[in-house]
Amino acid sequence: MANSPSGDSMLDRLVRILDSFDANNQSLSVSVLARRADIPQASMYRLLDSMVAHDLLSRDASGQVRLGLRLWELANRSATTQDLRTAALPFMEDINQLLGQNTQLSVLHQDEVLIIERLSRPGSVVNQANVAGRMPVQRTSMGMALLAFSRPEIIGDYLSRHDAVMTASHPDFRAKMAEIRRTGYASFDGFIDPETTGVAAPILDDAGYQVAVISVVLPRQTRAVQSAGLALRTAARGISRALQLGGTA
Amino acid sequence: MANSPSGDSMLDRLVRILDSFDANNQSLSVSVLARRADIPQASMYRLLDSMVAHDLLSRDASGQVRLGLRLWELANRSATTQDLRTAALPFMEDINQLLGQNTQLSVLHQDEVLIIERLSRPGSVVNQANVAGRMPVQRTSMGMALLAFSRPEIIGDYLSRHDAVMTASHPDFRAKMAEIRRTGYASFDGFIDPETTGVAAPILDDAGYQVAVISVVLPRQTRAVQSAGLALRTAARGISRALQLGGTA
DNA sequence: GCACTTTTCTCATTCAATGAGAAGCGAACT
DNA sequence: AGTTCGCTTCTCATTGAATGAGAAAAGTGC
Repeated sequence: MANSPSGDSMLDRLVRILDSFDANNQSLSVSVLARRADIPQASMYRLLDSMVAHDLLSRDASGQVRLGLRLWELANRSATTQDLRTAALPFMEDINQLLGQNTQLSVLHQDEVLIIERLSRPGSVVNQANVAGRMPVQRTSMGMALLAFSRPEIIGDYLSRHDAVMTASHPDFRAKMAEIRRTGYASFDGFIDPETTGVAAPILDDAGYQVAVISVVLPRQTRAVQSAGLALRTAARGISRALQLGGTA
Repeated sequence: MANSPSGDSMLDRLVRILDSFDANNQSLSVSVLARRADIPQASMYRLLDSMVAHDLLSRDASGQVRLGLRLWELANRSATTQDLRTAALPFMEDINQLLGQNTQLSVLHQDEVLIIERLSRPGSVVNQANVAGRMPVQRTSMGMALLAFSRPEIIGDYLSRHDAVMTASHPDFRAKMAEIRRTGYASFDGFIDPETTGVAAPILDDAGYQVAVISVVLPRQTRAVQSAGLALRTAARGISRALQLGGTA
């Protein structure tokens, strides 16, 4: 970066700025944003002005900064996630209605679970998934299902980076993977919340590997889990077909 | 831009690259992208590499470029649209089920209708709205409802830029605006498709101005329009309440 | 092998972008 | 009114991230 000791590129800075916002920090003051993004104040104001001019960020009357609608538009207009969401939404609605619980659609992204869509349900159990939020692979049923139905190279790569944490959570990791593949879904108790059980089934491509998972979080009950697993697998097949991937779970 | 005759900033270029993708061009070759974004080939490759490194773009084995998941994540994680979607989704589902037609959630953005969400319905009438797509204000019921319930300054600003096209579509513009405000919804025949009727009702803030509209596209029938209008207004009130805006349509 | 496209690299050049610090502004307090 | 503080804008000398033409390398199809 010209005349800057930091060596940042413009792109580095831009990403850091966008990364400064999250579900708990939807709007930020300029000084907080500068601090979070590690950008000197004077530079921050300048960069902010040009980002606002492009509507990548917006600023309200009180000076608070938020993401701009144009950014949202550009990022969603041709997003791969859009095709996935469009195909999955009707099935998710079915699950949402039939099981009466929050329903998620997730993918494996940069070694974490990325929530693509979430249908909420009044009265359902507590669920900490947020759209565009991340959760750990080894501590969610979604994550374990995503991993179990991934290509061997992907599993290998993931483990090369996360073997210790995975083994700490799952000393019987290999057996667990095999069981998930056998039953066709993943189900774990008390991961995120001790009173809940997550159930997740993979949406498969025509080679039998996952492209996403559909999941619910249930009150902790043994009997409902198997029927939820079956319903999720059924929905997953429908989604797969709608995506024209020819997957068979 | 250093050593470039174009005078572009990095940000200009970045936005042009993202703007090169749309619903009909979800993936592009590098040379097509360079052409659409008006960036010299050598620069395009370099910029692409750094955008891929940040996962703002991704590249498949055949060299095709798409938007990256990280971009989607950053843009959606704290988006204002997310709150709106979350509040509106249950009501949209109700409308979707009860009226049996595609349902949209839209906002007024840069003098156009921006579709925030769309629930589809098998067997429903043709509908050209895409999520994160744009449609013209003067040729959609959504647009007319958005305008009718906007603050006077916004209406004035819009007209200062679009008076001719609005008058061409609606010689009786003022009367139309008054009628939409009186009935509480907008309904127009044959705008996008001669065989359909759009019906749109505003989601209002506590000052009585729109923050979004919820709409459906119906087969062309006079009787269904009034009941659809009422259902949409009912849904809109629920959404407004869920957003805690205290709106009363 | 040849022709064409795609991709990577070189290199002299450059200007968009930098940040410290000053100046301006507004709000809150005494 | 004066002072303090935080926010915002401006100045200015500086600079290195970024440039693109064109060459070279690599890949693809006939």
